[in-house]
Amino acid sequence: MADTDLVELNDVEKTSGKLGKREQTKLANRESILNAAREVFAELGYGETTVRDIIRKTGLASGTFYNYFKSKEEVFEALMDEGMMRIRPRIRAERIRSRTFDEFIRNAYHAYFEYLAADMETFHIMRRNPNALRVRMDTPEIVAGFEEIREYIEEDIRNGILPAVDSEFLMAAVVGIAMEIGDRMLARAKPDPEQAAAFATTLVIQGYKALQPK
Amino acid sequence: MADTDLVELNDVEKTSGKLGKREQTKLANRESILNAAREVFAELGYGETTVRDIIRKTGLASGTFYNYFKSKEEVFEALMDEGMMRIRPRIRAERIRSRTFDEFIRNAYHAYFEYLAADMETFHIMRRNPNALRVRMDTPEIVAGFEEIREYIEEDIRNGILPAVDSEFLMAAVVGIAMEIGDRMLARAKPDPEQAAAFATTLVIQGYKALQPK
Amino acid sequence: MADTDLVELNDVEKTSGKLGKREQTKLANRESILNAAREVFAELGYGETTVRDIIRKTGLASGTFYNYFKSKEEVFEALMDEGMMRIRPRIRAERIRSRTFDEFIRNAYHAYFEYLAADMETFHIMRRNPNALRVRMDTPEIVAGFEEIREYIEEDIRNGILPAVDSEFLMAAVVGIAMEIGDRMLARAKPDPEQAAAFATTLVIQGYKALQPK
Amino acid sequence: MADTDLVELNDVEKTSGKLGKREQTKLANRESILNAAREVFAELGYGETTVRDIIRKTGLASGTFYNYFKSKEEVFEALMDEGMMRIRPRIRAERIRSRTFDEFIRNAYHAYFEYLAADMETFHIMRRNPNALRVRMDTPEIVAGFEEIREYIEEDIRNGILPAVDSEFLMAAVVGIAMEIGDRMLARAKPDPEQAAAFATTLVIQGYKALQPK
DNA sequence: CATGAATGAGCATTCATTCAT
DNA sequence: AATGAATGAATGCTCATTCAT
Repeated sequence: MADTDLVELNDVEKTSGKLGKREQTKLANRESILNAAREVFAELGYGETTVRDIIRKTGLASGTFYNYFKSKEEVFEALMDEGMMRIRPRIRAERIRSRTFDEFIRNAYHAYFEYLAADMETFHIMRRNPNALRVRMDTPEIVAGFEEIREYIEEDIRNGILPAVDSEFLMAAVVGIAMEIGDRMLARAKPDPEQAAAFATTLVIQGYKALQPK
Repeated sequence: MADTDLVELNDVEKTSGKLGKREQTKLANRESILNAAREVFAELGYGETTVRDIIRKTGLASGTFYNYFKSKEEVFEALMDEGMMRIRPRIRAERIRSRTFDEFIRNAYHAYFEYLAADMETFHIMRRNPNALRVRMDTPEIVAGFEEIREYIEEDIRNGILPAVDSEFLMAAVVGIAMEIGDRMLARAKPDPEQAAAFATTLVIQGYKALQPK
Repeated sequence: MADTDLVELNDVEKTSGKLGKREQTKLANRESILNAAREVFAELGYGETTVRDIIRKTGLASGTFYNYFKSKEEVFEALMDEGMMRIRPRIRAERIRSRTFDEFIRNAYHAYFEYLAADMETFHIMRRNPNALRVRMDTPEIVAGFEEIREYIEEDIRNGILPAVDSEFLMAAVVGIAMEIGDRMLARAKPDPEQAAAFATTLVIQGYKALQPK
Repeated sequence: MADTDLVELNDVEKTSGKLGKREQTKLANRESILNAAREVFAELGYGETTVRDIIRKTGLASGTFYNYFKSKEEVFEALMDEGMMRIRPRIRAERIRSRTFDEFIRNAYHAYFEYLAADMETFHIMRRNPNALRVRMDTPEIVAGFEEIREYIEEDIRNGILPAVDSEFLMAAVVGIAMEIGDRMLARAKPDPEQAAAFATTLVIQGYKALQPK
């Protein structure tokens, strides 16, 4: 069992800003389910994973699962959103503090590959499951994450910083490079986010400059 | 005399190159299962697909499936191999007739995106299913296809045509770009392989030139 | 206060020796499956019986079967063991209170045929199913039951009470007589254990005395 | 494959008493199926055996089976009858040439155990399959075989050679001893029919003499 | 709220049997 | 008569989900 460090916390202080026993347990259980799900999805892929696999790993009762999520699909989406919600703000921050597109690409790739190395599992799932139903994978959060990058590109095009290239394709290339290189990086004995970021950055920065306007 | 019974007639036909009715049906059924599988996998993803979904689509009896494939996995692999076996010779051919790396990249992307547009389904599956278990997806044929590209890169590095870059990462980038841009292209109302190939080619060709030797 | 919820009530009951409703149902279901299995095995034989036959007879849902037994084989063995576990202690008791081998044979046959008449079904199965795979039938409990008889024989040989006959064959004869006569007895309108026991006893007691030492 | 020495015999001579090619093949196939069935039943038991198992072993096509037998049950019965048809005449012969009941028992056990050692498989099946459905096992031939022994007993009772014992129980004992001792004999490294027969004979002969008239 | 047994729909697979060749 | 692919009913079993406790 993965996480049995749930429940059994301490006494109540409903007046303070702290959480009561009940609330704490609830959060702990929810987190426990998400952690178990992350591991199982990463191991088996979305389609092959069963709710049973997940609850078995939590040590909770089967019925308890349904107090937190309606279905396997719902946990999966929660997981995807969670991952994206962690990386998006970083990329957005990089966007803000970068003065050129080149700088943004460089900083964003750095942020991404470093995050990837630190939180491998979630991103493995994202990579390997784009599958099943892309539709489902297209969690609002995820679509938004991709679209955000595209918007940055279009913004820079409008500002004359980038040539008027096909922004969707450029975003696709940026993302595709991130994904495949990310996979290979994670497969290596000693993942080196720095190297991966440098590689991807160079490729994109040098590449886009020669692109023909649409 | 006429004691040459039907089975022997079939033998005769076999030597003459023609197929008996039985053999024809068998081939047709096999093809039918593969086609159904292609569609269902594309629609539901590998993990969500059931053998029943596949046979339901063929109209054959459930037992018949097992005369042709031992399991869902086996059909899937047959499909993957088939797809890869169609694209690989084209890419190899491009490699042979190309005199520079740049030319090879350009020609290979052309071949790939054109093929993609013509045989969308199989490649959709390849894109969306790398998932489940990457391991399973790693059909010998597929691994070989990727490795072949990597070998071309290393060959050119040895010949001084390319700087001594990380060949695995470059291959990953080439493949990642192909995949993501391919996906976006297929999602468009009027897929334009020519445009996709031009875009990807420019990106890679301009990009790799600036890469630092390892 | 009344926060002692129902589950804890069950715990309380457990310590008091009583069973909660849940536990009662579980026991009842298990018994129900065993009873159904006993009947079906008796009617169809092991090989011909399907798990579905068994659950159909219980009225439970198909999945419920698997909450109690992993397979048909497992119920079968539970049944065999149960039967043997009922008869063995009786035979052992007879052994203890008998002062001669003759007395033991007489008492044991009495106990056996009486038990047989009272619990026909299980022993019918034992008779008719030894078949299928004798191996499987060779539940530890059953092998032990037979071996126990053989050991009594060898003990008496060592003590000079019996001639040094082939103990395995004598055990086989004792068992074979019990089985076949038992079958015939059960097939009669009014099974008469007393008569069967007298018949078998006479045969064995008179017979073994003339056996040649090995 | 067990028996592929079928077919491909020689030319026709329908005029002679010999069998034509067709007839020979037919007999060979029938025999081949029976042999395969004997082996499979002996290995798996009746219930667990499938028609597929049998035909797989013959090397014939699945459809061919049905030219010879309507079902698994039919082959099984053919096999049982065959076995009984081989042993019955021997026992009947012994009956005829024996002048006393004792002599008959002795000779019959000899014949039986010797036959058993020589044709182990069929009798193993008979022993282990009494199971499935005793009804089905009660092939006319088999019932008749048992009844024949019983009739001999009753005849001797009528002639005052035997006390007026329960003839069914005595037959059951005779048969039970034969079966269980037969099993144990076959399980030994070097089956010794002579020893088994001597053992069984002594037991029965000495035993029945003390039986009380009904 | 947590629990975990009950449920029955659904799945993969095997089987006996048929029938076109 | 032999063949072996097609058939679909039947089997063992798993799963998501519910609900009494």
